[in-house]
Amino acid sequence: MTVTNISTKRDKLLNSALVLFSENGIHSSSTASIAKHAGVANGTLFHHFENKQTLIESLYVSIKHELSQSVLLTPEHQALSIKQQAQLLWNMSIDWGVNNPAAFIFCQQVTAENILPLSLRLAAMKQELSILETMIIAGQQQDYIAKYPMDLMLEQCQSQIIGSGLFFINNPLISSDIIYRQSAFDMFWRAITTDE
Amino acid sequence: MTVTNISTKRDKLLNSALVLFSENGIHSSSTASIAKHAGVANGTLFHHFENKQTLIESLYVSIKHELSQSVLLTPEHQALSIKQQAQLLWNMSIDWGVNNPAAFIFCQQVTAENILPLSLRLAAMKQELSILETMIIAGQQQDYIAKYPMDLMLEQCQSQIIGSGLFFINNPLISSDIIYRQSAFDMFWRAITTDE
DNA sequence: TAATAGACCGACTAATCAGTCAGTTTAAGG
DNA sequence: CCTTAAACTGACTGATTAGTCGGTCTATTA
Repeated sequence: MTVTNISTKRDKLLNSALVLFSENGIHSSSTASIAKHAGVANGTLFHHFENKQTLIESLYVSIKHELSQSVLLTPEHQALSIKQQAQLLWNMSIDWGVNNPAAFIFCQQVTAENILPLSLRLAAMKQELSILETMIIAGQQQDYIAKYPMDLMLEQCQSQIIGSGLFFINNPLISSDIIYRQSAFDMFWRAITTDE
Repeated sequence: MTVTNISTKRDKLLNSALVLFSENGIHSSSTASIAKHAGVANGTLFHHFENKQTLIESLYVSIKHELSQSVLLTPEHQALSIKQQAQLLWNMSIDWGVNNPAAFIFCQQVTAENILPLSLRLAAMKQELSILETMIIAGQQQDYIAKYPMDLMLEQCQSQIIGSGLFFINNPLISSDIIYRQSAFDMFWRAITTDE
């Protein structure tokens, strides 16, 4: 799905790994089954990736990279209010989850199964949350956003996004329902704002 | 840790499974390593549990049972306000997570890795959320609690509890900090209540 | 065209796993 | 003390796994 790369066998392997991982779990998906699903010989997998662990890490990095390009505020958004920015970010995040359910689920698995070096996960998380953090700080300065401990707020924001993302993924018929969409954001927004 | 059972080899196996699962992941923990950790012969595991899957399911059921006995409102709590009831439930949930981090993490893994028959997970979830649901309905009738779609609200509540639980588990020094504790509940409460 | 390097192949292996089973120990009732 | 059933043991097995390797194919460059 990346734009710059033509579909090489390496890409096919990454894609097949994502499909099988998200469907059957990471440990239950053998390298052989991934290669077969990609229509590629067994050894080719280990030509492109040193081992299974490296494959998993590469997949994780590429997903987080893709995510960071889909969920971001451009300079022209600076003019918007904090709330509008927040809603924009929220919708982009949910949309990404709905459009990339396998990637979303894979990231969940990686976290729960504790397969990646903590440093890798933390780095990805930090980058992901940095937009949110600057937004929260800005909102706090304007007395828009409540002044709870920052680390707790970031954690809460993230779990709300993940929770809503999984909800819409598991209820695809609802995923474009405006009432549900707006309700989810409202709950998120109320959680972190003051009564103003 | 159960009160009623004396520590049989079966209990030791369940306990060892929980420890190893939460530390190394479910699929990465071999039945042999579980038996060894429990100080028991390999075959004994399969005397008490038909297979690994059954062991996982038994562990899950016993944890959910224990949880349901730790997090519940007694009749004497009926006199309290909705908010007080909510705070009580919230604190009991977080406390349980902080006191049973391995169990908390195991439940996360089970969900992410999709190892249990959906029916089992749904039944446990339904039971867990039923207290919450009646509380929300009661609060909505008193115009305390916002009238978002119920399924979405339950999902949000759950992910907030899980998020906070994991946060306090991962930051044990903070887990008894009153400011953090109160902030976490406030965010949860603000998310689902009206401006009154 | 010849040479070269990297992509690719798939049969193979060593290790690990869940699960078996024939036999031993333990505990309780007669 | 004898009988019996259940708890327990640990060496074993067949299946599966990640990873290897000798060799083939292909595309580019000289």
